[in-house]
Parts: sequence; C-alpha cells; structure tokens
Amino acid sequence: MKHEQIYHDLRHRILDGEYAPGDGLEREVVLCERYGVSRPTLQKAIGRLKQDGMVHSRQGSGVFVNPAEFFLQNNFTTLSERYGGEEHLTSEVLSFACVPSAGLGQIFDIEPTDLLIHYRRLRRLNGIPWSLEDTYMPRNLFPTMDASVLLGSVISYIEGECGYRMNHDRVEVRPAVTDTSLASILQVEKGRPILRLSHYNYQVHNVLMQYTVEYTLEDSLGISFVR
Amino acid sequence: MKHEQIYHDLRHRILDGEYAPGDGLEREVVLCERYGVSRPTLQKAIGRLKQDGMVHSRQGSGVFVNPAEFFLQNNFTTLSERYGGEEHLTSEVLSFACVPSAGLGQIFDIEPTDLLIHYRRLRRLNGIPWSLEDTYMPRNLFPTMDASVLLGSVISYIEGECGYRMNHDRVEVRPAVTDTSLASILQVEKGRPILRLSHYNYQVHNVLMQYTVEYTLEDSLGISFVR
DNA sequence: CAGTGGTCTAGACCACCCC
DNA sequence: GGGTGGTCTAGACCACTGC
Repeated sequence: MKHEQIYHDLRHRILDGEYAPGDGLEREVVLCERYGVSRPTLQKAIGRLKQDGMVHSRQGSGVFVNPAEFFLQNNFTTLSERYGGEEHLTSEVLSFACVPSAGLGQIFDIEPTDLLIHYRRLRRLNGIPWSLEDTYMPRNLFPTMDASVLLGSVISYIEGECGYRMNHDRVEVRPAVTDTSLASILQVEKGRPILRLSHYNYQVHNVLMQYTVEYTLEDSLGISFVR
Repeated sequence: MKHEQIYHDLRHRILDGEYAPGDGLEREVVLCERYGVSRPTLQKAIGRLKQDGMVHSRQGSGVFVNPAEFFLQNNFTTLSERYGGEEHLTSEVLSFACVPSAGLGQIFDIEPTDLLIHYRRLRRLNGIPWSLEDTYMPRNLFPTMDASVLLGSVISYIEGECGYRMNHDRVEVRPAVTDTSLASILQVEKGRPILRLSHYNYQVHNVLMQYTVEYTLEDSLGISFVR
C-alpha cells in the first residue's frame, strides 16, 4: 500500500533528523509529486504521522514536525513492535505446554476440553527483566506448533507457515501490583504498581488467534487522539 | 463533516439494535446512495466504526456487525466523553485556585512564576466516587476563568467563550496504588491498584491548554488497532 | 489576495469471496 | 463470473493563514 510506504519513509526521515522540530514539511503538492501519488493518498500517510504525534498541521499554513517528546513510540502494541530493532530485546521461554482451555474456552469460542497451546516468556530489555507474557493459542488453528516456533518469530509462523492473516488487535489495560511470584520473576519489590495488558489478536470475522496477558514494567503507555 | 455524521448515524443504528450482531450492513454502494456521498467518504465512516470495534469487514464479502462485547466505548477519552448521557455522572469541585506554575511551567512552556488555574474535582458515577481529577490551565490563555465555569461545561467555555479550538489530546496511562488520602477520597481501601491517566489537551501548534491528572477506578481501558 | 491544508467526488482497477 | 470491499487518482471547492 502506497500510503503505508510513504508513512514509513517520512517517519524515518523525521527520526533521522532530516527535519528539525518546528520545521515544516514540503508542501503537500510537492510531496505528492515526489512520491508519485495523489493528495488523498499522501494525506492518509500524514494522518498516521499525526496520530503518532510526529507532526501537526495547520490549515492554510503547513505541516510541521513536533519536538521529539511528542512522539508516541507505537505504544500499546506488542513488546517486539514497541522496541523492535531499537533496543536489545531478548526472551526466555519459561514454559510451553498444551492445556485444556477450561475457562479460556469462552473467549476463544471453543469447548472447555479443547486444547490451547500455552507458553510463558520473560522478555528482557537490554538484559533487564521487562515484562512477563502468558500467551494462549487454540491448538486446532495451529496443529503444527511446537516449542521450536518460539525460537523464531511467532508472527511470521502465523502469517507465513500457517497462512493466517491478522486483521486487528484489541488491548485492555488494567492496574495491578506485583505479588510474590511476579516480583521474584521480574526482580522488583513486592507491591510495586504495574500495568497488566490483555492482547487479543484477531483474524477476520473475529476469530481469536492469540490471547496474551502481559505484565510490563513500562512506566507509562501513551496514545493520542486527533480530532 | 459528512463522514462524521454518517459514523454517528450508523453507530446509533447499531447501538439501537437496528442490525443484529453478525448481520451485514447494506452494500457500500447502497449506503453511499442513502447518504448521498461517494465511497471514500463512506469508507472513512466505516473505518471509524472498525476502530471502535463495532463492525468488521471482509473484502469480497461485506461489512458485518460485531457482538456487543467487542464494542470499545470510547475509552481513554475524558470521563464525560466516556459516560456522557448514558450514565449518571456528577462532579463535586473540591478546590479552585490560582497557583504559580512551578514545576508544571515546563510542560506549559511558561515561566515558573506565571500563574496556572488549578481545580480538583471528584467525579461520581451513579453516586459512587469514580475518579479524581486535578486540572491545570494557564491563566494567560484563560484570563476570564472563574469557579462559575465549572458549573457548566468547561469544554464549551474553552471552545465557545474563549474561541479556542482543541486540536488533539494525548493520554498517558500509568499504574498506581491508592495512598491514604486517595483511598479516603475515593472511598476504597488503601493499596488498591488504580489507573493514573495524564490528559494533555492541545490547540494547534502544540499549545497546551489543559493538563489533567485523573485517578480512575475504571477496572480496564480498551483500545483497538485495525491493520 | 495568493497559497496552504481540509474535505469531498466520480470513477477506475484490483483482490477476494461465493455461487 | 458476478459482486463485494480495498485502494488509488485527478480534480474540485472551501476555510484558513499570512503577507
């Protein structure tokens, strides 16, 4: 998709410092010519940059780059999307098993006796324990899944080998405090405030492919709404 | 804006049960005729419905209404937007004063000695304490503001009487636990996990008009990402 | 008043679903 | 193969900015 490419290109140019904060981007017509697209397509790309807090625009004036502290670094996505590439993210698989879905059967819309794949991973950021993830995936959708998949990218297993297509995510945030076990795994004190994120990963037609509960030491998650 | 009207119309039709979950909406061309718009405009409206979790679409097939548990009720917005109209929301002004900006001067980009209007409100949902808000607004932008503004809608004061235009919001979520004073105000036990939301309300050009810190007993906030 | 971004249109082409 | 949504275009008109 053209607008997506343009979005990524402009985003990288901004992050690379090609435009200083406060600078205006080129006029829309110029950018349209550079990328060889029409204005609506360019504006779709600009719109995503606005949502990310990278730029703001003023009718009759121009599109301007925000100071870096306004940038929202893809928060609320999965950890690998938040930090992919930029920081040193490692994961340690703490467990991998097939379990009866039991109570979780409801959200997956399967029977309590049907099987779910469950794995728990500790994610470290630059070596420091950063978040704990419990992920569940229905066995019937992923019959070939085994522990070796976790060595690579789970996403490319789902989208590549299995041929499924992710359609949308839903994320719920809850406040929590570390209990004894969580505190010892994440190596923080007991009773520390912590965010608990539930990620629901859907195919089209609301078929749930992945359900992940993440406890993260991230101190804040941000989001912005452009009117 | 036409796409906004269409979004609200369809949203109300869905909430009113005009379409049952799983039902398909009319074909896009039909809806275009009904509303007298072109397809891109209609699709902008549909796109917002998808983000809200109200519908999903399938290329080559149609647009379908989701079960109600997928609906995201405008979370992450201000409390009055989250519950406006639907529930009984009341607020009690606990304090109103003009204070030196001090440390907050930085985020407003003003001097530490410049004045900020500060007010604290306890919001109740159906009579139950639900969230505590501390709001700061720069005195120089709102010289006519006094406590009487809080009796009506602060938004319409800002956009109507003052003639400013909100351009975008930024929200940050942090985990917290209630301390003694917060627990007594919100009438919950001390040490309870709670979400702390920072709302930043901007005019164009990133002029900060309002900064609000909200502690809310909301058990979870949701958001969805459509690819 | 000239130039900018904001919104919308009419129509095109494609990928995909389902008969 | 007929019909659906996904994407894009070229161009129009408007509101607003800033000289």
